[in-house]
Amino acid sequence: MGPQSTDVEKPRLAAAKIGNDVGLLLAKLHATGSVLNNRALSDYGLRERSFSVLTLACSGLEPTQRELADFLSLDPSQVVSLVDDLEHRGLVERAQGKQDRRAKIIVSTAEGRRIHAKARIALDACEETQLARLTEGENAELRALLKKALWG
Amino acid sequence: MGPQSTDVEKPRLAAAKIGNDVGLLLAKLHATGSVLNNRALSDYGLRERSFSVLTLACSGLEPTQRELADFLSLDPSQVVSLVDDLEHRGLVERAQGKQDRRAKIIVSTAEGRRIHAKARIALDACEETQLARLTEGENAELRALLKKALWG
DNA sequence: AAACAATCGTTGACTTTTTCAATGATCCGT
DNA sequence: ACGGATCATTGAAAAAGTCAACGATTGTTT
Repeated sequence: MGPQSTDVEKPRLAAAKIGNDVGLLLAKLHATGSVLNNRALSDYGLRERSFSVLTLACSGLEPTQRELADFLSLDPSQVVSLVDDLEHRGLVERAQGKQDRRAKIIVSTAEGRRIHAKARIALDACEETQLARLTEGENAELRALLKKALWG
Repeated sequence: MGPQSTDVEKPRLAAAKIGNDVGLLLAKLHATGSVLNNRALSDYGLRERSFSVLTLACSGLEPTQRELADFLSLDPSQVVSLVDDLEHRGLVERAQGKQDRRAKIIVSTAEGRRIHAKARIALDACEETQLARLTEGENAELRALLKKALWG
């Protein structure tokens, strides 16, 4: 994710027309957030992605690996690695699919839920830091717009 | 960038609490946009990043490579590669820094500006596609919020 | 019901990207 | 003028992403 510089002041180049590019804005905000998130999650042996997998495993939605891959925009083989890691550490388990026996459902263990709860708190603090320049309302508005852009 | 699936319907997993994570929302929207952008830019031999560099070279701001690295959240060595490529194709040139002779200023050539103008049009079409679910006002609001979150 | 194509998770190879330390040239503060 | 810092660059190492193939299973077609 490039150099870990959590920008603190508006750079000169932000004046360029490219400063309006949605792609660039998304990349930049995502990059700065990732640095914060991964730093905070490292206390729990997690990274952004393994945390996402763990969260969904804890959600009660009983996601299959395929669903995780689609939802997280990952290659199925990457999900294998992430789940392998979490499983070896006893945070999640692979369960056989109910209607489809090819699929594996990822469910959390009690320990997984314990870790997740703690990590979630740390993560929320990161988001607050990342969006510190926005008001409460703007924060909610941003999330709503992102969700609408993705899913309508 | 994972699999190139431009999500078309709301996935089941979006219901999870993680569907509110700013980090995940940014990653997903950025991922889907990147697929579109890179596909469109390939017609001009560009990718998202080389396009960003080219855009800033065309901006008149006379950015140094260090500024490009900071602004684009890249390692300086990655900027070297990007500029090398653009320079070999005659789209930009390295000029000696004015106050600082260590620095190299990246400026566009006439050909670079020609290519950039075309690519920009294609890119704008991509953004429109990417944010098709938003109204004109929401689109502007999203950009404003992203910029505010980054630079206040 | 038998054959067929498609999908799921997994593996392994391959490419690309990222990260990092080292270097020469240049700048800045003392 | 000296010493420490910064710039662009190189090259090596680590991480992430891409992709094709496979066995097992599913759904579909005949």
